[in-house]
Amino acid sequence: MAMALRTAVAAAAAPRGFRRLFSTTFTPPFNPPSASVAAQQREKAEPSTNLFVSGLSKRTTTEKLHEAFSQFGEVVHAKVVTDRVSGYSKGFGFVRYATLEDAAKGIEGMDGKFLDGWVIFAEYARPRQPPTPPENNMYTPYGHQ
DNA sequence: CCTGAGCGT
Repeated sequence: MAMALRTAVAAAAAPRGFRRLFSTTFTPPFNPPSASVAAQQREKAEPSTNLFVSGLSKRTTTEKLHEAFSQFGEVVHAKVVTDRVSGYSKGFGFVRYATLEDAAKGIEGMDGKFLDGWVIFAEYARPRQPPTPPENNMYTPYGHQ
């Protein structure tokens, strides 16, 4: 029995609806200004003395952060965020300058620079949640009467 | 020890 092995034609049944998929007039991915409040989280925060520093090396400590940013202004407070359980740095931190001017100089001076072998990014930190909301309850922290 | 976007115990 001679089996004529004919070349199997790769009959790829190509759908005929793909040629107009990209021809359809679609709306450009532009976010309307009437976006929800979720948009402000992605945008850069307004000038503040508080700086958010990311891209830090896991070995960079609070001292090193304070030391590095002190070159461009009066650093009032600096801290590298570390994990509570592991104790290691999360790779980012916060730096607070005395004035907005120093904060601006700190960003211009440290943003995109190297620190411990890593390119760091300095920007204005977002307004954090209100610090320790006082108990508005009937119970006074100074001892109930 | 650290693999890598991010907004703080």
